[in-house]
Amino acid sequence: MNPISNSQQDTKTRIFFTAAELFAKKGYERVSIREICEAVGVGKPTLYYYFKDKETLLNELLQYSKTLSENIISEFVEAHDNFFDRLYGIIKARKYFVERYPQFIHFHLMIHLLSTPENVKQQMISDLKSLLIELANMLNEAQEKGYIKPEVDIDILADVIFGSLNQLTFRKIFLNDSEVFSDEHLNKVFDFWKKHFFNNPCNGG
Amino acid sequence: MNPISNSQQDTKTRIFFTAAELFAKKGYERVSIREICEAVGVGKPTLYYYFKDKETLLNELLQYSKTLSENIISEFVEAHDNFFDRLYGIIKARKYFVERYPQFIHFHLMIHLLSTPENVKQQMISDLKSLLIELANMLNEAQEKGYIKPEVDIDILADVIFGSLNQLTFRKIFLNDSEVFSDEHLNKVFDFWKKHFFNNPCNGG
Amino acid sequence: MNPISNSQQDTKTRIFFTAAELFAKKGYERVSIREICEAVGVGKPTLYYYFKDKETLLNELLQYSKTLSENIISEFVEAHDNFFDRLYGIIKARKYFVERYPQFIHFHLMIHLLSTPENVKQQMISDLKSLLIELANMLNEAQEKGYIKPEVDIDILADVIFGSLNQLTFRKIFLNDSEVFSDEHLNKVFDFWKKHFFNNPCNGG
Amino acid sequence: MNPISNSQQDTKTRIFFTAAELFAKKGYERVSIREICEAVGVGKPTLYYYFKDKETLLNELLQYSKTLSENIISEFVEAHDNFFDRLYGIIKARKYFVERYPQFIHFHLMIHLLSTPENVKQQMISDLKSLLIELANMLNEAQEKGYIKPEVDIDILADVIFGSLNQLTFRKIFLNDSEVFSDEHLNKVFDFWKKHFFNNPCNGG
DNA sequence: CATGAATGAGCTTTCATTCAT
DNA sequence: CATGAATGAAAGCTCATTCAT
Repeated sequence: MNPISNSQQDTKTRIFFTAAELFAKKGYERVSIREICEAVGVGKPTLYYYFKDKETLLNELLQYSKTLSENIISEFVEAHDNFFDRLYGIIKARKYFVERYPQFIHFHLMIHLLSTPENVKQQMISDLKSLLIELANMLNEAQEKGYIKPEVDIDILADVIFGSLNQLTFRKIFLNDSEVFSDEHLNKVFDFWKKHFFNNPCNGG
Repeated sequence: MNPISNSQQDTKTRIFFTAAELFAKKGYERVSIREICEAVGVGKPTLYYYFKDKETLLNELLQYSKTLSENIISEFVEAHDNFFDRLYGIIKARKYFVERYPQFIHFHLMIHLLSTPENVKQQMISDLKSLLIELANMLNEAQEKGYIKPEVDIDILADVIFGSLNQLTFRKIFLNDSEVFSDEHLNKVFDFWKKHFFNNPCNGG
Repeated sequence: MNPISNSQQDTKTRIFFTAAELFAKKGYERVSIREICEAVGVGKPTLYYYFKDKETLLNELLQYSKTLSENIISEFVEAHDNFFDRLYGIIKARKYFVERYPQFIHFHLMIHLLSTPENVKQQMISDLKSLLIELANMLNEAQEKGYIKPEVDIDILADVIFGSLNQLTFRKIFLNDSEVFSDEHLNKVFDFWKKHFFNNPCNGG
Repeated sequence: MNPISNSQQDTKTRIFFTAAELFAKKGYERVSIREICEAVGVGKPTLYYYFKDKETLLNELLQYSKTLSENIISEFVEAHDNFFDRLYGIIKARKYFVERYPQFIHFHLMIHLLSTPENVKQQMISDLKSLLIELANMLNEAQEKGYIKPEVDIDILADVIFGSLNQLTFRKIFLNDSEVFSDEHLNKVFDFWKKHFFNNPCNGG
């Protein structure tokens, strides 16, 4: 906080973010410690002073990305009571995350693709599953309140919603379709969801 | 097949599939040439006799996977005339591919994550886009024939359908949700699509 | 000893003895400064405050071991007048040293094996030689007094006596023959010496 | 053997002996792989082609030195039947070894001093012990045949003989006393042994 | 077609050491 | 007297690749 004395914090943080960027750009394996250090402007032992080894650096990065996404979700989704607001919050949260931290989308995928330590991989899987479950819970509540017809299979609906969001993300990140996260397009998607999946019980219908 | 040229073909094929397996299991970067050669039981120069370098090996693997998926789609989708049969064919094709060649799902993603040569990456992107476009074309035709209400945005529908399919794939491959590609569950998904996105114009709709 | 200056003295002494132990256990080269510091519980600069560098630490250790062994010899040998008492004192001194400071046996050998600064090595050599010479002097005196037959070559006798003592030491330290320094066995050795190398002029024999 | 095709053998052998020399001169730890390679004139991977790692190189060196010393002993000692010839053979064998392979004396000591893998260390210890036992057996036989008085403790005698030999070795190798292995001096030592420890039963004495 | 031998460049990691505080 | 942070140099080792045969 003190702009004078935070030079120590600075170094760790700078390593942290530089590594994140490089990993996202080139893949974990293809980024060497030397490369990170040169980009940060420190010697290799300095990096090892802060991080036990390369894997620890990766793990801390992942932990950080998880915290980030949790914070964003709590801000955009959990702050709302109304079902549609929460649903729209999910879209907004994703937009925010994708535009702000595109590197971390890479991480989440890399974890599964690269030979990551099994425990880290399992952690990621359970995190992802609990996200899906949270969405399903939200939809279940909505179904009880009449937003969703009783005969609809909530698990499949959750997959469809999550899947279409991921599809947008994929197009943005990997296919470079820049406009898929424009407010205009997201509103269209949200309208599509509302029209095809939901009623508005307040409107009697 | 030709029993005479077998032994030579054999070696290349064995290298080919062994590498595919190792790449899928450990990631491209983490598999060394030595490792492949030891698994196959040949010397390193032998591998270099068949493949110019490691990247060429990867490229040939990708080319192979593309051909595979094209063949599967033509078999499962293009063989049908009726819209719903074709749509269900897409599901069946994906099921077939996921269950038969799970390694290649990894490849397709790796291409985007690892520092692949730009031309290869662009090739993959254009392949993917043309797949999406084909789906959109199919849906457009269906809309003209009355399967889809005129006011529906076809691009978004395509994303939702593709996205939910990818979501199943992701759950199967990375989250180990083994039953998502059971016939029963796929039928549920297909019913969900039919109920929420389509009419049957023949039935007076 | 001075209770006031204790804490400062303490740290240096603790570094000193911890290093001695680690060097003896793992060899000079295989012990890192970090290792010593962690074992002592101080930061690296603290060690460098007390010792200019790693080699200085080693040198001080050696100086200390030399002083130790000199003190022990003066206590066990030079305190006696009678030849046999002095000879037996040599055995007792060795026993005391081996059992009390086994690490320092390692040091003395390491000096010769590892690339020690030449001056240190020379110092060690001259120390050792003067030890041998002292023994020879003692034997010479004994010969004059009739303890040893006139025709015996004193240098060779000194080697044999010193050598058999070193052999015991070697077996104890490196071969883990624990009983070679038992009083019983040492007495047998002393008897062997007396019977094979010496007369007792007082007994007229 | 074929001077043309032994270039491959050559490289391994050259690494082998260069490493031996460097280890003896500077100690195992202080010699780097790069150093060995530069001295041999090959790249590092070449060394690793022949030796799995640095420790394997050390182990093979030790195995080699053991074979050497066994061959020498069998040549100088076991070739003789007569006790005194065998005993003198021990001296000659030591002389031969010390003068021909002084490096390997260092090795034998280093094994105990440096943090060598425990199994290697144990191997050395058992090798040494069996050497001592062989000497004791020889002396026991000699005692039965009347070369040694019945009341003499053979184990102690073995220690004294071995110890005086080691003392000579030590003086030669570490104290640079060049003349201790001259034939003249060795004969004096042998005479000392004969006079103080043995009878000649043939002479009735 | 396949092999043993070799290479240059690079890897992750640790060393002994020193700065400013 | 002690600390956290940083450094240049070097360690052991492995990589993808290529000779000659």
